[in-house]
Amino acid sequence: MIDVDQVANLAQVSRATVSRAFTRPDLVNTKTRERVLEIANQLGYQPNQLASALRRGQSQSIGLIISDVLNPGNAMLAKGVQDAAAKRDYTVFMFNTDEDSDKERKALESLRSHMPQGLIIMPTAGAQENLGLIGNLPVIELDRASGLKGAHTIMVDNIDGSKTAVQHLTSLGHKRIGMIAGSFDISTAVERHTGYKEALAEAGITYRDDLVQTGNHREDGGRLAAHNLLSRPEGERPTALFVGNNEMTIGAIFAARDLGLVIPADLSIVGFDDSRWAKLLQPSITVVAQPAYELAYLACETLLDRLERGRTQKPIQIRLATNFIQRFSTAPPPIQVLS
Amino acid sequence: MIDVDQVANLAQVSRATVSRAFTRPDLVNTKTRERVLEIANQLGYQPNQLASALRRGQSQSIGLIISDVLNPGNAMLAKGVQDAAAKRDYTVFMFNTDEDSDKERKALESLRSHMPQGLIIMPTAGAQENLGLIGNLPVIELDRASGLKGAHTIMVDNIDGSKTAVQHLTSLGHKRIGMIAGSFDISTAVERHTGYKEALAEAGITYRDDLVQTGNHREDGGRLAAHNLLSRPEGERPTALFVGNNEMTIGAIFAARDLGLVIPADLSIVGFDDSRWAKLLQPSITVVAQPAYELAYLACETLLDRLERGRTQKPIQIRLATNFIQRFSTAPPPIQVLS
DNA sequence: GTATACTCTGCAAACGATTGCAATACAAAG
DNA sequence: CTTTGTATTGCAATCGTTTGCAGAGTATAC
Repeated sequence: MIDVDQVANLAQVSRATVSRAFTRPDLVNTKTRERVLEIANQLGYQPNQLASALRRGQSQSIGLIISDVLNPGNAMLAKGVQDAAAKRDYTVFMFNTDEDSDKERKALESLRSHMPQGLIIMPTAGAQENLGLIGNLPVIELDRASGLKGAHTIMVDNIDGSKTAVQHLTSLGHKRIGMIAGSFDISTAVERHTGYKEALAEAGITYRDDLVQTGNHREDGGRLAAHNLLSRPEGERPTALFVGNNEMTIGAIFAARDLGLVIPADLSIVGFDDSRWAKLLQPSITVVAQPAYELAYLACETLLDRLERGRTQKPIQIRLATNFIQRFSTAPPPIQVLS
Repeated sequence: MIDVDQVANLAQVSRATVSRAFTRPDLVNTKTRERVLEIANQLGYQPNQLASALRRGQSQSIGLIISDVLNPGNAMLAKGVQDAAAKRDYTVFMFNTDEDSDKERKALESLRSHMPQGLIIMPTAGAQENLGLIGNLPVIELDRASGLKGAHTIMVDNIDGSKTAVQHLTSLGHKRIGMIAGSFDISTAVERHTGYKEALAEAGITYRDDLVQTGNHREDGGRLAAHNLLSRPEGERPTALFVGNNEMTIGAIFAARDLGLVIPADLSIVGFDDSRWAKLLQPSITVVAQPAYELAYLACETLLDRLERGRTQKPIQIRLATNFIQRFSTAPPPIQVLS
């Protein structure tokens, strides 16, 4: 690989001048600068980021830790961060935790040694501890909160989103509305559950613990939870289901099919997170959509601003609104034979 | 951040010894080594990858360039590569090209300055040129071939996969089988088209150019192409469609719905690439599934082996078999009223 | 002509690790 | 006692940049 000295020699200047031609162009005479850049270009010279980062203490890279790229919502987050980073010439180190705290810790260790300038993380349940590892690196928590005091967070308004979803169900006349929630050590799961409770309260429906199941955020968890709720006798079975994330919604749909329930005639379903299949299914699924790309893009921009313009005083805490999309998986509850 | 010298001081040894305790443990006395590691651990010392990489000329990282993480197939590739890399303590720099040669070039430039030790790439149409930029970095082409002579490639057997798919259709009795192919400057598109032609030939069906449309690999392209093929009069319209990738398959399904065609009664569809929604749709879609995760995992392992065990002589060229999954989107052609 | 300011450039010391070479200590062999 | 070998450690150069400081050159003001 070709280095500063080679350019310097050919351009008949010192390597300092070459370096400055790139990093502080205003400090070098126009003619010299042009000559240097011309030659650098001919030679295909590009400053070595490693050396540069080492010397300046800035690596021009950030870390991104998400749960699982295979989840389309997460993939969207990844894309948003990457696009925002690329636009400002930052590189992204991406890691997946699969919701496993251990993997998260390893990712953080691995990341640390690469000296990123900041971190965007979708924290696992164990993040409070793990985040201690990385010292005082600027961090933005994306999509959920680890619970660390003073953390910077960029999330959606989960409570409001859930509330809207459940209000939609109550306004259709549903009384027995089940919820499949995520694990309660994740902030979003708690918030979405709160929204659910609030909407019920507003509609004058008594909250029933037995209509809430927690799942593992994956398809199998959703399916199992839905089976539990839906296999009750007809008069006891929920007539609507609010599901806390996209993967579990798939599980719930499979469960409904297993039990021969027709959506939306026998069962209404609202999911959290929009996705490809939600639009494509027949009936298409009513969902609370999250502006995932915008969320991630914004998170990255915010982080980079903070890096470049200096630390902010107060913690940044942004909430973006969700978007309720009504499709065809919801309808009034089936007419009940009075018992 | 804490460095070698601090550890060295506390451990009463030179920094060389500390370094060796980590990198060449056999060269340092057991007692000293233990003391050093103990202290390093207490201090939370971790060698600075940047400095280490600069000195040794090995960054312990690789590049990954894919088309678009939002495509679940690509996300799977990303996961496979990342998992394999993580297992061997390599870090991955990931970039998306969105099939845009310019973005690919930028990604390569950006990557180059980070001195990765190798690259796994899903090449765009302009890759032949772009790859010139990165000198003689070990590269593995994933999923498709750029066409560079002597390149290392790890792909699926597209011809065979397509052939099986189309044979399935011919054996059901279809005679007018349309294909929505990808852009022919991408190797996979060409190969899948070849498989299609071969299967037709074997079945004694004359290949007709007008039954083949090329799309842009995205949903809208697939929809448009399918519209063109399906809006012909009934006796002229293909009774089956073979679609070259997952996104375009979605488009084709929408087009069929637009035109009021019932799958599989009026139209059989086989797609390339399995996906969430293919399983979930009713009817579920018959597909040629690719072992994307395995493909990517293997690519990464192969690359790392090559890095560690030295360059190989011959180009590596691996083909993995596809997996034909018959579901419910295919059936015999509708009975035609003779004209 | 001298003082002052300003522009441009180069020297050389960092950044934090790794590693060839040499030095030391000690044991074994002659 | 000398020689040879082995195990362990330290010195100092090195990777490719960046940057504080100082020097050289030129212009402007007095």
